[in-house]
Amino acid sequence: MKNTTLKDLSKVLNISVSAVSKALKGYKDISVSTRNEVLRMAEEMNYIPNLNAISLKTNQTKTIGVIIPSIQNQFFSKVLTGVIEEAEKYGYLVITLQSNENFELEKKHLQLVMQKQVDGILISLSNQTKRCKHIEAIIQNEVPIVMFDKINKLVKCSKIFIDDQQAAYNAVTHLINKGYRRIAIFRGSLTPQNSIDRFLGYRKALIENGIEFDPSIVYLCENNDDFNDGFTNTQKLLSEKNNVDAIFAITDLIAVGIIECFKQNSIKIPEDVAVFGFSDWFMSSVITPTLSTIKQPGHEMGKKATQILIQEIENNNNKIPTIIQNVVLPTSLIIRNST
Amino acid sequence: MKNTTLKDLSKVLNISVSAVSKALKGYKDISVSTRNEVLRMAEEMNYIPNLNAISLKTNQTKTIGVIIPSIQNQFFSKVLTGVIEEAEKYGYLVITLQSNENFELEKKHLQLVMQKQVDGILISLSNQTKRCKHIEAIIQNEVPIVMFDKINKLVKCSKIFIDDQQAAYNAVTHLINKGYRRIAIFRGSLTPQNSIDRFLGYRKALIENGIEFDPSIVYLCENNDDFNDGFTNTQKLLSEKNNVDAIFAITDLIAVGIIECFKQNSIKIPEDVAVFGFSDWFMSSVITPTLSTIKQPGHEMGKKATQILIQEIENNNNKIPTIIQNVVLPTSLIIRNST
DNA sequence: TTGTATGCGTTATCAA
DNA sequence: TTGATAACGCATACAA
Repeated sequence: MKNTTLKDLSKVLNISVSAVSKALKGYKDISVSTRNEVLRMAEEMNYIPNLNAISLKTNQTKTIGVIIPSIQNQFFSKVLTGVIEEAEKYGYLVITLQSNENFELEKKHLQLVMQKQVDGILISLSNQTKRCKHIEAIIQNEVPIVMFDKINKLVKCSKIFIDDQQAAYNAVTHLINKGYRRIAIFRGSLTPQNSIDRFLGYRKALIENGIEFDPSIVYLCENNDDFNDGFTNTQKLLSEKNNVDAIFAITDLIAVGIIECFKQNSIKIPEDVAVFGFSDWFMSSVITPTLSTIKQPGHEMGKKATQILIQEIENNNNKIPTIIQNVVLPTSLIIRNST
Repeated sequence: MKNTTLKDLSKVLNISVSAVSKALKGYKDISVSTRNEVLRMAEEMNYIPNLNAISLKTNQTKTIGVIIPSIQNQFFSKVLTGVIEEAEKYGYLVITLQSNENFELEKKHLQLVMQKQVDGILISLSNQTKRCKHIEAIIQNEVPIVMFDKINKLVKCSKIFIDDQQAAYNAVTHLINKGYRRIAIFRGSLTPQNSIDRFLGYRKALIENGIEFDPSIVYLCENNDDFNDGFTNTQKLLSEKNNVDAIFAITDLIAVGIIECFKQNSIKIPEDVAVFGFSDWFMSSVITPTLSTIKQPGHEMGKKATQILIQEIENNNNKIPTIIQNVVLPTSLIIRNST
C-alpha cells in the first residue's frame, strides 16, 4: 500500500494540489469549508507528509548527526539520550554513528551523515584524532557542528565540555588532604585533550602541595579497553614495588579494573591503597568498596549541546550570524569508600 | 556554500545532467573520456549526492528506525551497537528513538520514523504495551518491521528473541541443584512477554522439582527503576521473615539492588541467601559477590535483527514475498559467587 | 554515446 | 479563494 500523497487527496477531493497543500498548512487564504474537507479526508486516508520531499524543497532535513566513540560507554549513552530527547522537542531526529575511537571511521561516518544532508552535527572526538581537517571541512561547508566532551581547542566551532584539569586537580587534592602522598595516575592516551587536561590537573595538585611529580608512577591506558588496562597496569604497578599509596584513574572503568586486581591480590582499599575514578558510572556506587569519583553531567551535556546546535541551525536559516560558544559544565566530587 | 549538484557539474562541463548522472554511476553507455572528466570534476568540486533527492526518486531512504525502551540500558545499548554496525554494512543509517517504557511515546515515535519514510523498523516493546494495533498498522502499510527481545507473539512479523522460559528454568534449576528450596522471584511487570515467560520458567522449575509454588514470595518490580525496585522489595522481603533462601531476579539491576540491601543488613550471600540475575551486565562481574546470571546475546541480537529486516526490505523492493521468521538465540548460564 | 523529457512529493509564486 | 506552474536534485525511459 503506497502512502497517500497530496496528489491523491487532490484527486479524491477534486481540487488542486496546491489548494490541498495550503489547507493542510493552515494558510488563511483557503476557505474554511474546503480546509475542513481536506483535513477530514487527510485523516481518513491517513495522509503522512513525505519528509524527504519537504527536505528537498526546503533544503532542511530536520535531522542531526551524532558521532561518538562508543554507544556502550555509559557516559556517552547518557549524552546520547539527552541529545535525542532534546532534538525531538524541536522536531529533529537523530542519526547516530560510532567512531570506535578510530580516526578513519570517524572521518567516514562524518561523510555519511553529510551525504544524508543532516542540518547539523554533534561530535565527540576519537582518541586517535589529532588533526581536524575533516571537521574544518564541514565548517567551511557552513554546516553547523558542535563538539562536546572530547574536543579540539583549535577548531573554530562551539564546544561544550567540563573543566577536566580542575576536576582532576580536585580529585588529587582530595587524596592529598586524606594523607596520601605517593599518588600514581592511570592516564589515557596522549592525544585527547581531556586526557591531557586530567593529567595536568593531577600534576598541578601534586606540585602545589609540595609533592614531587614522579613520571615512573604514570601508567598509560591506551588500548581502549579500560577495565583490562586498569587491571594489567595494576599488575605492573605491583611488580614494581614502588610504594604507591593512592591511584587516580582517568575513568571509572579503569578504576574498577584496578580495584579488581587489588582484590585478587588481597590488597585493602583504601587502607593499603586508595583509588579514585572519573565519571561516576552507576557501577561505581555498588562495587566494593564504593568508588570515589567525579560526577560528570552526561545527560545535561547532550541536552545543552543539542540546544546550541539547533540554535546555530536556525540562525543559519534566518541568515543571522552565529557566535561561537564555549560552555563549561560543572562537575562535582563524589566521595565514597575507596579513598 | 551550497552543495555541488549534478546541474552544477553539467554546467561546468557543458554536458547534460543525465550524462553526468550516468557517468557518476558508471553506466557503460558513456565514453570513458567524458566519464573520467566527470569523475575528476566531481572530485574537484567535492560533489556529494543528495540522498534526499535520491530517496524521493527511488522511494528508498536507506534509513531504518529503531525504537527501544531505553538507550542507557546496557542490554539495549549492545543491541543498538549491533544494529548500527550491521546496517552500515548494507548502506543503511539508523534513527534511534526511545519509548521510555511508555506506550504513548512508543506510538508517537513510531509515527515519527514513519513520517521520515524509513525503509524498515526495529522495535522492542515497552512494558506498557499491551495491544499492538500501532504495529499492525505499519505492517498493513507494507513497511517491514522486526521485533526483538520484548516481543508480542500475536503480531505477524519476524521476531528475534531468547527462550526466556527455558533460561529462567535453567537458572532456578541451578539454584535447586545447589540445595536452595525456598526460592523467591523478583519479577517484572505483568504485561511483557519476557517477564511472563521468565516467571513461567521459574514456576516450572519449582514444580518439576517437587517444590510448591508460593505466590507470597513473588515480588513485583514494575516501577521501571530496577535497582530501587530490587532494593525496596528486599526490605519488604526481610520484614516478612519468610525464610527465603534464594532469589531469582528478572534483571541484573534488580539483583544488584537486592545485593545492596542485603549488604546493608549484613546478610551473607550466598550463605544466607543466594541471588541470581538475568542479562549479564558488565557490572555483575565486578560486584561483591560476583553475580550468577544469564548471558543474553545483545550485540548478536541487534546484528541478526538488522539482517532480517534488511533482507525483508530488499525482498520488498524486488517484489519477492517474505517469509516471517522467528529466531531464537541461545543463552547460557554464568555461575559466579552469588549462588 | 549523449541529450531530452518526465516524474518523485512538496512548496511557493503568480494568475485567475 | 483557488489553480497552474516551476522548482528542489536526481534517475531513467526514450529519442537522437
